[in-house]
Amino acid sequence: MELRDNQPKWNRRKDARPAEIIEAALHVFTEQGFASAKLEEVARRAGIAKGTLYRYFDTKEDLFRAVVQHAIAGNLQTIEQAAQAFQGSLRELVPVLLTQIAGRMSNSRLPALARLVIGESRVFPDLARIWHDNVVAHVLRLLTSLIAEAQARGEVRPGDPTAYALSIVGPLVTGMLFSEVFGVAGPHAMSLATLAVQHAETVLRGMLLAASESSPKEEGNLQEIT
Amino acid sequence: MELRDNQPKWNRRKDARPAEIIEAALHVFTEQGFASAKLEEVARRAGIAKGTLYRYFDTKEDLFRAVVQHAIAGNLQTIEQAAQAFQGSLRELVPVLLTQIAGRMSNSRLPALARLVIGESRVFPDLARIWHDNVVAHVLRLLTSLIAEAQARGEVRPGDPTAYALSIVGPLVTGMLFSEVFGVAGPHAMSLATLAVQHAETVLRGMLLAASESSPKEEGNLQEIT
DNA sequence: TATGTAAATGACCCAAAAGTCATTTACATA
DNA sequence: TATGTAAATGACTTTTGGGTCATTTACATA
Repeated sequence: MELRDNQPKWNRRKDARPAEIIEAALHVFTEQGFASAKLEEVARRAGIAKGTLYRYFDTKEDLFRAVVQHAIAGNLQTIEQAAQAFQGSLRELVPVLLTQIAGRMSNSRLPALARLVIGESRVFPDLARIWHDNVVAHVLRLLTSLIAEAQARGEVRPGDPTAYALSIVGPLVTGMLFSEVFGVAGPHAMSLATLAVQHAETVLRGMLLAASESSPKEEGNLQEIT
Repeated sequence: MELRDNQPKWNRRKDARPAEIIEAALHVFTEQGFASAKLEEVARRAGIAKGTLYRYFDTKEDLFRAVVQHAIAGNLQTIEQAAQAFQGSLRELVPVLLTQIAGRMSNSRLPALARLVIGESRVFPDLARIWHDNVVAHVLRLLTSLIAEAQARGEVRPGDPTAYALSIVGPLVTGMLFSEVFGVAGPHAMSLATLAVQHAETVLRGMLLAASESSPKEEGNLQEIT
């Protein structure tokens, strides 16, 4: 009955494991939530036995934290890069920013992660805080200071810069959440790209002082990010 | 040792129980999430024994569904009432609408419920659907048709009415979620009322065709709702 | 090729909490 | 006041899945 080759039943892959486990756990956690996720399934997805998990993560909680922090770190540098590229007036900045956000939302697991963090934020307030400090506050601070500068230059009407920042990104955040929670099958399955373009126009017209009144000729400059 | 009066150890309250249980469960579920919530604690809060729960709800899941549906039904009639009162142009409507929403968000358990539904929407997609159909789609459909009518009257610029609707409510929804998830202690602890007033101005200026250019004299017209 | 070590396994243990049910007790009715 | 019934109880059972550990086995080293 023993038709086995002398292939090993398993391999020693000490340093490849953590990343693979985190990847598998990201899938399972985003799909089922923290409590419903079974470590048995995480292990299966990672191609290892359950016991092996515990060589790399002490508890289910530890694994969860690692998953969220890893995912945030991944998006963090993207934000940094985008921050560098920020040049020019709000007039040209906002459409590009929103379109990029829309593109990123569509093909990344960031919305799923957001839903996960929101859902677990009562049980893991520290993760909500990390998410806030590294992603939300980061972006908001950047936007807010850009707006304040533009106000100083006389480009933007008086008003609270933070509120303006929410006026800019709020609709996209909401649209992302809706499509994540209610699915694309919902009656309001509106393309985030369309929303981004139209809202950029709308909010800019509302914020800017009547000086730059150039309507955008081209409207298909969203960049897909893999 | 038996110093007891002849007070009954418990009362028969067949029809008062369900509402009390649902109320207690709403607290526990919104505070801990579905999985972490203990029926023992729900029972304690409701002033009954755990076994009694099962005379009114077959499973924990059933109780959870009842909680969400009950809460939605409560908000539903509020929405209906508001829909009736909708008169006049968008110019006067939007500030009132946003201010009312801001007020309602601040002193109701709706944000907590929203977080709960979002968090459990993977495990209970049917509840997400109910929430969507009765709350989100309802409000969005109402707003969208108002916008379309205003466009037909030549008040609002051309564009997708649904996208405009998201431009209007998105920032407040986002602000609500942020304060719910990250707490008021966050560095962006912006008053929803302030956001409502400023964003109403901004988004209206962006949407309306240059005809109604009346800047608001008074700016303190937010109504607190108890 | 022999051998030490540590990566990997999976059967097992056990705590926690959902769910059950025989018993108790309020109270409506006669 | 006696009595039937069903509301309420809480000790008990069951299930589930996180966490453990003695054992197996890959593989680096000599």
